[in-house]
Amino acid sequence: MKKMGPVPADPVSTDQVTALRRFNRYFTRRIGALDDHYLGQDRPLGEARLLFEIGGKGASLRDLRARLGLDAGYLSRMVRALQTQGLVHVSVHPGDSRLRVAGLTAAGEAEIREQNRLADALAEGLLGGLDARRRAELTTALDTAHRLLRLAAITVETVDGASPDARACLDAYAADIDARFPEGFDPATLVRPEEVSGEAGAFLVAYEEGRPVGCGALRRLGPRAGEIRHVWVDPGARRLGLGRRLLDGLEQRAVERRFTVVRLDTHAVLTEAQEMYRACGYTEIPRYDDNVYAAHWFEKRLPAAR
Amino acid sequence: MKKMGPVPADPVSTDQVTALRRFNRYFTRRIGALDDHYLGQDRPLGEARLLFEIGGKGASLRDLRARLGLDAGYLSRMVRALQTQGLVHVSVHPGDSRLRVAGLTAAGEAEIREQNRLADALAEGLLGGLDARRRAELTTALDTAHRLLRLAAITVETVDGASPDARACLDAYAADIDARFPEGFDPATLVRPEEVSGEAGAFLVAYEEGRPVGCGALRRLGPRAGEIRHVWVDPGARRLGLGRRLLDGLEQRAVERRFTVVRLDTHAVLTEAQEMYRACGYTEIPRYDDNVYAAHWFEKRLPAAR
DNA sequence: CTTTTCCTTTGACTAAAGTCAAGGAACAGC
DNA sequence: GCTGTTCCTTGACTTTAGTCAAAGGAAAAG
Repeated sequence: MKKMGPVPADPVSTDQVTALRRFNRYFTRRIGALDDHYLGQDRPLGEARLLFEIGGKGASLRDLRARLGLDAGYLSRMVRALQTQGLVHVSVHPGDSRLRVAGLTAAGEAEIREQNRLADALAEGLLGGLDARRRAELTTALDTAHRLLRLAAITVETVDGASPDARACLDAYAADIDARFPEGFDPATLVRPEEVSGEAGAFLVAYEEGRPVGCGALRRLGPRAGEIRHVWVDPGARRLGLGRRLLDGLEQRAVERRFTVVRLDTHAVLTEAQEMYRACGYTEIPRYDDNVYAAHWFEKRLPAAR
Repeated sequence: MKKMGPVPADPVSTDQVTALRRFNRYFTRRIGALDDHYLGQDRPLGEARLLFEIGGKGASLRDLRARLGLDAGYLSRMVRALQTQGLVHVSVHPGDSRLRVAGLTAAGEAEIREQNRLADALAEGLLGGLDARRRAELTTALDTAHRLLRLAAITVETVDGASPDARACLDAYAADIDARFPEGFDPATLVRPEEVSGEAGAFLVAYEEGRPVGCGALRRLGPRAGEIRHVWVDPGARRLGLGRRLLDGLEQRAVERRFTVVRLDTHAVLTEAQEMYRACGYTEIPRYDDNVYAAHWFEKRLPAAR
């Protein structure tokens, strides 16, 4: 086999940087500004944002502080202001009486509805300037941009298999497939943390704005063989190409461990996953394990470590 | 000929509104915020924006006030602040000594350069999260969105042919084609205002954010025939589909005047224009006028007024 | 049953952003 | 040359946004 050349350089072209900045400038000035100014109405922006963030479901002050990045004192006062305006009500958290939960009153909900109506009208007016074909084109372009910007912001990191983020992902994964497998899923068959740490394997978590939204595990099957397991992507982060990123990351970790091959299995119902594996260079092989949930087995030969 | 049905309704779907709002929310939060916060550095945002707006070419305080929408007093003080920091210099306008013109000092320019460097680095970091293929896809999507958002914001209005905006467009048009025609162009052959007003004809100007960026004239050729002339789009607003919008608008005005046909001519070098006319349903006809600049003549039959 | 940590409130600030009105200099139209 | 308008500056505010530290009640850790 021919030795591969160095990985081709992948520099960001200045044209692309310019395009992003140009768009950014235009968009924030024309659209963002509109939104904020018109929507704020006669309410200070901070309050409007807070009201919006509390939203229909309500939220604890602690969450609001984290989400909006506000100072505790500042938030406390703003909530009080909204409260005296009759827009929110505040109560003690049932489980932990240190926390306070804010929720919208009827008046607060009416205000949110009105804000939404205004924003919709604004967006509609903007879109109304285009004919149906162009409008569809714009919508597609915005969706594509949204998807790719999100993907660009997601980072994949190696974490300890016992870390809370890893466990959270595995729990979500287990719940997810328990719902999808006709026979359910027994969480006891998940990898153990020691299987995916150090030289034995690896555990990857994908983070979007600090929140774990995907994971994947690599464990040793033999001296030169690894197994990829539990590749999972949060429903809210699907169709971004994240599964592929996780798979790539796991293969890279496998190469680092001098594995020459990685295998994996999938359940019969996970057809999209099977398609992804095929598209990523995996070929179907005979059963190699006794996983009761598996119906298809794949493997991929890996290049040697550089 | 079969009578045409009513123009199909062209409502904006809620999905499209949602997509725009979703993108807007995501983008302003993730990208816009980044930009502003990081770029402001240790300088208040107002000052940073002002510095940027003054830019390389400098600007009068009056312009700055209009562009940034600031109070006169507020601006005056901010400029003074930048001046004492050695970032801008202020001088009296040569033509009108009521006006003051602000320009960047060397230090001011250095700061702008640094801001640009930071913004570029930020954009580059963001794009770096994607592979080359996806990056190209994102760039295309952003360009498309930018183009369509601009187009959506452009309004086409009927104005008096003698108005300053109309004259400005015609002057720009004349200068434009004077440069493109090998034999030059004599502005005396432009339409006269009385030819394009009232029942005789119409003059349309396209506005982008208040600035005229395109025009088109319709004048009467005979009892049932009109002529379209001077369809022009500012170089900065080309490739948006604006020419077509102007043409549509002029045809609509022609229908309102019960013209059954519109004609137009074009110069040999204006090949894109010829293509547009063909694409819009115009067919080439023999010479119908004695315009010395014309090499191709077109016409289009119009539907009856509703 | 302490000690520590967490969550919120309150008081006391500051900086930024913006508003309003008075007034002076310069210009434009008559 | 007079009058009204435009452009800028200045003084005197207000609101918004945010910071910091002290303190108290509640939960978690030891």
